[in-house]
Amino acid sequence: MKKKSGPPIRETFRHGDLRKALLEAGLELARAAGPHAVVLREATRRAGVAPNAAYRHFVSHSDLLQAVLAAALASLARAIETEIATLRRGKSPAEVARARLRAVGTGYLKFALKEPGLFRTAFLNNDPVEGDSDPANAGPGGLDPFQLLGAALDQLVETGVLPKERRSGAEYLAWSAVHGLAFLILEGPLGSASQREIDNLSERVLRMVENGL
Amino acid sequence: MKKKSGPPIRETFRHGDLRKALLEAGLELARAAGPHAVVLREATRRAGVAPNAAYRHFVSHSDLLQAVLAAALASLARAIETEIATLRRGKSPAEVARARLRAVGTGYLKFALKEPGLFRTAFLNNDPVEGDSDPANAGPGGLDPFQLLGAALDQLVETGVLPKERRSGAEYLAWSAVHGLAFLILEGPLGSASQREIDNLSERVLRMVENGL
DNA sequence: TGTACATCAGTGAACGCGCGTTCACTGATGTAC
DNA sequence: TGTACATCAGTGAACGCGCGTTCACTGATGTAC
Repeated sequence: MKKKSGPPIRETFRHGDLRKALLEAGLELARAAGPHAVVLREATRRAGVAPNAAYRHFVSHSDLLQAVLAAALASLARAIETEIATLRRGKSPAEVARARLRAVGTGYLKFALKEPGLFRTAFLNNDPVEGDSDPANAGPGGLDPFQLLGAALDQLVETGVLPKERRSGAEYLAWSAVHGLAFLILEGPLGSASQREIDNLSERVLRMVENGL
Repeated sequence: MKKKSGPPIRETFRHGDLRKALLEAGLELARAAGPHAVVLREATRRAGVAPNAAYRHFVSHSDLLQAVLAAALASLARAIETEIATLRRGKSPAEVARARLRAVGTGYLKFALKEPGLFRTAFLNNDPVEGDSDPANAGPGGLDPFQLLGAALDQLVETGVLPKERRSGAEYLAWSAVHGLAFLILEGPLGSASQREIDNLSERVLRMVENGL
């Protein structure tokens, strides 16, 4: 795979890992300007390759886009896992469970604010998330964002914080509130809100979820 | 403006009201397939006119799109007003105020489900909604959707249901939850949910807002 | 009431653009002997 | 260890497409006299 020869523009005739390079270029494009910016020709340009070379690795433009989307979802899952990992231990199980649900929400919101392009890309999908659990959408822990939320809710039930009969569909209540806030900030009227205002509203939305579930 | 002459393709050389025709064609396109489908050339085609004729009435494609967006927002405002208008009277002022907030949410969700293309178009905007109050965004009552929500919340404060100190920013909490649910249904994992499930979740989201505010 | 004229809404043709995709190809690579 | 060869990742050129936009124009209209 390596060559000792020197400075010709590319080390080998073959690219090495063009699929990965195209995927990463696609992710950069999505990161910078959202899903509509994921342009096949631009990805090949960034990879230093002819446009049609992409067809050795992706069936079509939309195939590339789906791969970028899955990577964006996995990236969101990673952000949530990171937030969960910062939690301190030692409290009561119920408190731990509460804190965990909160961390899922916080991680979600932080990711939306920090990576708006990827965030938008992750939710291009019209597919049901319910049972599919494509590992490409998962973070290092093996769960996708939806499953991370579900696990946090399960823990709330186990520790007696959330009555069993309210568990069903609770994902969607929590997700609605948090996603809605992310939307209002990214695309809506809260676009020009200050960080303080955003923090304040995030706090209140998370509290609303806790109280309202 | 009228001619008595018969069957030549167009009655007059001039169109009559091309601006309106283009706007309505744009709305149809948005209704059918969302904001990205609002294509200037297609709008002129539907109006039976050469592509460049549009430039007598709109500065550019994005000027047309903005006009469509404003009309979509006004349409949403109208849907909310309609929902408010169905409310019965005779209850206590506090109950009326509660019912009104609920009607804002219900109208919002109904519109999102019934007119997904227009709904998506209405929220293309990155502009702050805060103080602008463009009358083009308003319904027949003269209020845009954001103002309708604000008025409902004000009434909750006046009737003593919502403590004054929680009024500030309450728009965003309510809006987050309801918009998030609309999103999950339109673009997310709830796309394949049944009407019953949707009604059930809508009910629970609205209750979460009431309890959580 | 009739005529001359300025206006300006819509025409017809063309532009450059970047896109996704297809075609026949080439030549570095890894493998079989 | 050396040579012949099949593979297949990437090349170079080209396609058709629909888009937004610009240009010089034309002729129905409403207005001034």
